[in-house]
Amino acid sequence: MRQISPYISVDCVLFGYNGSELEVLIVDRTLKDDNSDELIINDRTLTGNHVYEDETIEDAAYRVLFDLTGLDSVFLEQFKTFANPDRLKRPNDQLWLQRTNRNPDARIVTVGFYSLVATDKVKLIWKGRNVNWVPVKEVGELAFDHNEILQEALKTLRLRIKYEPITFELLPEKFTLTQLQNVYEAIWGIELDKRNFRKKIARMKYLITLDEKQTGVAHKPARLYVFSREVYTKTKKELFDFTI
Amino acid sequence: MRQISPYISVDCVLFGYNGSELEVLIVDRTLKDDNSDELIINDRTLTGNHVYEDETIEDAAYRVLFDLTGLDSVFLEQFKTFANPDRLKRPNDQLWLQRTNRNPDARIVTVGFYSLVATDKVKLIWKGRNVNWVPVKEVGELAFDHNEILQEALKTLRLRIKYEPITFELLPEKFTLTQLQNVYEAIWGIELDKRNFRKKIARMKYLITLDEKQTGVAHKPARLYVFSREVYTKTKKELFDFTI
DNA sequence: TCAAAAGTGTTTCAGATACACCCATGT
DNA sequence: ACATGGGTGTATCTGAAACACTTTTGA
Repeated sequence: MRQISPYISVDCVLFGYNGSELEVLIVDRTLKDDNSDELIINDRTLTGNHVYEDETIEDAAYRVLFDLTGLDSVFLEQFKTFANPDRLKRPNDQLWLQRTNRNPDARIVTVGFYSLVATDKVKLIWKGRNVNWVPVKEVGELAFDHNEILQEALKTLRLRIKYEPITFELLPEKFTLTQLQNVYEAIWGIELDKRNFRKKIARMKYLITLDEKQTGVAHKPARLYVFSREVYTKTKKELFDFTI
Repeated sequence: MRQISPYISVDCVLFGYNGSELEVLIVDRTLKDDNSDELIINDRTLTGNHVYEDETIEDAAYRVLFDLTGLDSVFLEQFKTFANPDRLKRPNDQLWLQRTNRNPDARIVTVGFYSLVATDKVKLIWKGRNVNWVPVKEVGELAFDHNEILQEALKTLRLRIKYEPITFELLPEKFTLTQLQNVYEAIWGIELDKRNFRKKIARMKYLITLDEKQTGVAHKPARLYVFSREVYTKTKKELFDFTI
């Protein structure tokens, strides 16, 4: 029996893209009163879990994602660690810890990871809990310190896509340039000029044009593209270009 | 008596700048054999410490730095967490943990912070251990996983100075443009063109030109500048400019 | 034939790059 | 007087921004 670390957890901010908005995976947290069957907790959290004593935190995060999505090669990156001694001290959180057989007084350090998947790749099941994609803009109050974790993940994502071609992770394997542009727009919450966007994209050698086109759309079908990690790895500059 | 968390530590990568090279603070780790007085451990580490149970990790990192430097308002930023189950399992590290009354089998998660100070501001004392500034290029093998921690800190620093005016933290309050340029060069390990550097700097409103000049130098004395955090905060763009 | 998104080129402006000489000071 | 680093301007190129029309498909 693998030993669980009572002090270390990971939380995964799983971002998805549904074709128009940036979404995040949110799970419902409900608890019924033993006698009355009344809901005494009914709120929402990100996904996370404790880490096994002999497991790296990266593996733990992959495990959470695999349990959740069945996917085993998603993009995953650590972004920040949350360890405030009060982070689990709100009444509902204390109650939840008690009822799930954990020590509510323990100080749990959680390492935040964020992940990117195409929303439609994911079938949602997680430990019998109700799991939903929620547009980032519509996420209300979350349990624990999960609103803070989400905001930090978003901040990291917004910065990271400036340097690294990871936006593809939010799209199907074959995608159109408009879809790609929409991903940037959804993450940054701004609009980009189509022609300028395409000029910039044209410089990225790792975006491979396919001989295929969209089908079944009621307008001129768009060309499809794929991301070539191989070309990217070969051509990427040493870390980034140095200009102050 | 404050309770120490046996599972959470912070490690601080304290960067300094000596006028020509980027340096990092390194402490000697020595252990004598009880009988023979022979050194059985004689290697080097970064600075770090355990966290108190009621203390935030940021406060713990500030505490480490304060103990080390007497400075209480240094730049400090969390950059990554290291939690590999094997990270403290090398023989010297196991021995060290035993001799310093810690459980060598415990899994210790360490949160990495990096800090920036002007080297000459710091008087070096730390728990009776020998502390030295070492040029980053000349740091040899370190104990624990500290080489990895240092490399990650450096990577973060190299990226961060592209977005945020934190290079000033490595200089005296009043500095010359050449010193500032040298800081960028030292961190990135490249050379920059003097005239182009100054043109770029001229656009940064938060760099205030003083009416003072260098004294005691055997050449045309340079003008002195200060960084104005106030102007920076007022004029900085929302997070960063959005271009893909 | 209409609605919808795809796809495309030019002009203007800002910033990046490359490059060489005179100036003020201490010794 | 000389050695040392300070300080400055211009020309060229590359990328960013602004902007409108034709094309292809399904309904």
